[in-house]
Amino acid sequence: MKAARVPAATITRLSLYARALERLKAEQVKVISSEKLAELCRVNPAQIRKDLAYFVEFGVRGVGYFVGELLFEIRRILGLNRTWNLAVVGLGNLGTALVTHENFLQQGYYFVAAFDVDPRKIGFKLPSGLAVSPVSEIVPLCRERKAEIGVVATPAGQAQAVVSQLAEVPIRAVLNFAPVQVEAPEGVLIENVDFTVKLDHLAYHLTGR
Amino acid sequence: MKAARVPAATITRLSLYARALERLKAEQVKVISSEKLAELCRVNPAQIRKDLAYFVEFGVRGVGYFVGELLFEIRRILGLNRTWNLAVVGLGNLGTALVTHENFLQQGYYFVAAFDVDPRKIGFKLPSGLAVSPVSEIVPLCRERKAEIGVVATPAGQAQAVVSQLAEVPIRAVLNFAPVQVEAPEGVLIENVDFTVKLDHLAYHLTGR
DNA sequence: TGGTGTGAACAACTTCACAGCG
DNA sequence: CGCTGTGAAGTTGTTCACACCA
Repeated sequence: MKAARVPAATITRLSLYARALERLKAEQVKVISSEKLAELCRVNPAQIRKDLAYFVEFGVRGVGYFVGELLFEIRRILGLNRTWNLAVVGLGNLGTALVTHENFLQQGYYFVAAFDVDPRKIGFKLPSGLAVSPVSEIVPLCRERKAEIGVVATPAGQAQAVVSQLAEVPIRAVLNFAPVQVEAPEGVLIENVDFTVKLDHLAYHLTGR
Repeated sequence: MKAARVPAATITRLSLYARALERLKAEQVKVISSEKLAELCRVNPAQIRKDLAYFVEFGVRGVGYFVGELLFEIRRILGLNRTWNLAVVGLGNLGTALVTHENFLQQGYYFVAAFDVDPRKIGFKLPSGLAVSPVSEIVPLCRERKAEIGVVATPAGQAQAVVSQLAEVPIRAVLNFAPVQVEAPEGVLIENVDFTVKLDHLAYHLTGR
């Protein structure tokens, strides 16, 4: 195959495959079949082959995929063969935890700016050494530091305004932790991380009859 | 309609509807049409009517839905007309932020137990007054305090073992923040909150041509 | 032989379009 | 008349099944 429109779900799974392949690589596994990888990622083997077929075509029939090669290729597809600059807005418990969260760094995501409305937090040095700036500085500072992805960890009421600010930078990708459906400005992709919704789902599961 | 199997996506949206309705109720709005609600939640109006039709049937033709009544009903469906006891495992930056996160409380989710492997953290009093216990205490303490939902915020390597422990309690619902696809023990529903995956999606978006 | 690549069948979910009711 | 409730159509994504190749 090749090209065609790629389902969002495929991209999500690609990310899971990459993660599994990293583990396999660390374990010195050289080759893996779609069946084995499917088991690790808890998906259907045909699904993996379909997903990969959108982009690559170097599985070896009768053998499988070369772990290193496949990992490299998936990371290239996702754009993980470089680093990305993040700007976080909102340094409450969650925002602060995110900046400090080492997984981001490991994966090549760097926080280059941090913003809050609370005057008492301005100037505060985060563990990484990054200082908190006022939200009024979002546009100039994000431009100066070349922030590419926004991370919104404000209360729900402020999220929309913050996203609009970020869009002005312009920042074209936002990870939103605020519990609202924010309107995405033209050309901006918003991914919501909404654990209240997930908790509700669990409550429903426990309640459901 | 009534009954039939309800799509998972419907439950997710129900949660969004509830959130929007809460805002509307606070604003004294009494009645809302599927079209208006759809706008707030950024979904299709027919979708809302379909979703609701799985459960209720009291929209008023030519008028819409009564906000208070609909909110009450959705909350009942999701199981939010009561409180839920949570147990968190892993009190790194993220786990600690979650326990302290006020949104949970507002929505009726209470942390009743907290666990970590790090001996230096055991006995530490969280801001809520909750003390950290060793993971070896998961089963007895969760039973004693009637924990119903597990929140896993450990490193990836420990998540599977923790989920198995929780399943033994038995806890039948888990919110997993660890970046792994954990195998769900029989009867346990796992919801993953995976922001690395979402970030990768954003990176892909920014890269894609 | 064994596992990929893929058309075709299938399943799930979404949107349309309109009858019917308040 | 306007908006709900819903069958039917449409769309999207998943799984099967097997030809094909190392």
